[in-house]
Amino acid sequence: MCDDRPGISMTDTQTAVSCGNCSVRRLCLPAGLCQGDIDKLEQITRKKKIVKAGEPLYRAGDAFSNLYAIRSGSFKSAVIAADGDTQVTHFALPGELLGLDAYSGRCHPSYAEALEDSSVCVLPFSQLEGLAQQVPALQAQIYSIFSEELKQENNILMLLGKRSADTRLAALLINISSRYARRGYSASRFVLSMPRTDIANYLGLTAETVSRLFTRFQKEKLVRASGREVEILDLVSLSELAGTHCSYDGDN
Amino acid sequence: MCDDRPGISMTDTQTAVSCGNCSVRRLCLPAGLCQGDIDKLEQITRKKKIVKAGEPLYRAGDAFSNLYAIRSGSFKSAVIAADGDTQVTHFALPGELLGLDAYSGRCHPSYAEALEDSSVCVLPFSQLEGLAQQVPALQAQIYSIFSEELKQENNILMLLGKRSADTRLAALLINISSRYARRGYSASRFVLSMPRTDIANYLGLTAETVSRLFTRFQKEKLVRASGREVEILDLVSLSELAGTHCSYDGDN
DNA sequence: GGGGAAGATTGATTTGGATCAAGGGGCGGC
DNA sequence: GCCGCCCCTTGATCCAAATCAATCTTCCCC
Repeated sequence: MCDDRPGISMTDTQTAVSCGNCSVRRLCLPAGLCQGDIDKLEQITRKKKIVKAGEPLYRAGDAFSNLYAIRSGSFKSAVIAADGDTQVTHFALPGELLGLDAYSGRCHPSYAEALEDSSVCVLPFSQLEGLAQQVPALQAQIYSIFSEELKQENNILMLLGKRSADTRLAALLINISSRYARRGYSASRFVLSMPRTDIANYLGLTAETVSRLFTRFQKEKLVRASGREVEILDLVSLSELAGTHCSYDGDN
Repeated sequence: MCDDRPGISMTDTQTAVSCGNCSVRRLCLPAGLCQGDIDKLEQITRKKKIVKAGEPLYRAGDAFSNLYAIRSGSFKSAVIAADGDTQVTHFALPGELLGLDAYSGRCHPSYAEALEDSSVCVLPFSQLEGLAQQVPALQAQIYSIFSEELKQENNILMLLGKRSADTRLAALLINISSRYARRGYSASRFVLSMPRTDIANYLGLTAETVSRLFTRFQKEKLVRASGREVEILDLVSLSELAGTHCSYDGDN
């Protein structure tokens, strides 16, 4: 029952203290590693950090020393322009890594903020780098995560550059749905952990437009939405609208 | 004199056959490597490839086995949606790497096409991977390139999500100008190797809008443009318009 | 449990850039 | 050297989403 509510932490801080029994190990760095390698990885991922809803994990300009693997909760990351304007670039779920864009330049070019009470593993990058040098499978996994991230970004560019407002929102809903599904949650019912303004910002729209789209999608019986709770009623039509076959959703 | 025309190949196929004396080594994989390591890198980058203007370097769906380092010329890369719609995601100049988004999935999710007659180094990724395992500095350089790429993409997201048409074009001009400057060419006069339609597609606009903006920028004495030749007349105002202080241009 | 603030919805109006349409110019191929 | 195609430019009109404005709702804090 509680498993149907992905907006709520799926593991508390007491459980899953090691990679070996972490509930998101299939989606995180350990994916594809043998037990022996996972044990080594575990040596450097001992430190955990709790971040309360609305608090920053890191800020733009902070020195880069760690990557962060999300254990529970969710985050948004965003870049800030010289004029203070902000663009949400990413919503991150358990098993995903934050801070990859900070390696070159040794300082975080974006910030990350918890959307709900969350917990992360702290990965000191210098140690991770050293370990990857000895463990080719980990190396490959790091490349894979970087590469996957680039692929995703390209699909978001398509969304922002070419797609209408309704297609953008449909694509986001399908994307989040499939990411929750991968984590063992319901693909059809979930709680969006971010406010409408963040969704709008991410999609290059305004909160008003997003709100109107939710209303319209409900009239068209595509979804049922009550505040941040969402139920997808017609996955086929919504996917069609999103143009999801090889685009945004990808193989998530 | 010829140096002022970066749209034209800066090295022909006969010269610069090794990383050690390649004119873009400061911008490419060898950056930060000692001579011994560059020699090792050279062993696996022997193969060159010529790509004529308009021809593909690789297509979406092609199996991934190589990265490509641009020696001369330029490329666009783009993703194609299920409905055939295309989004240009990147313009690539000498010293830059193509194909990074193909590692995960082992197949190219985007395609790359030469904008002018171009030449690339073929980097078999399995060999590069093996070498990086032995050479930490190369490893670091690969991370750095991935990370830099992610950072750039975030800035383009800001452009497409939040910026007006004139700001987008100004940002692109400033960005290309600074990239040419890094390569030793004039920052104020250059030849755009891509047609207006590609610029428009990349910026999430139409060719008509881009054309009108060039006209307006000329009236406002920001640039002088004749077809694909561009001269930046007022870098300060253009940068202001682009909002370039920590955003798109970054530290390029 | 009540007050307040932030977030969400809905409506009216405006507008930036798309779309539709019609030339004009440069360059590669023959 | 000329033809034809592609690319670019310019103009007129339209429309999707922004903006402006006014509630309504939720839930957090006291």
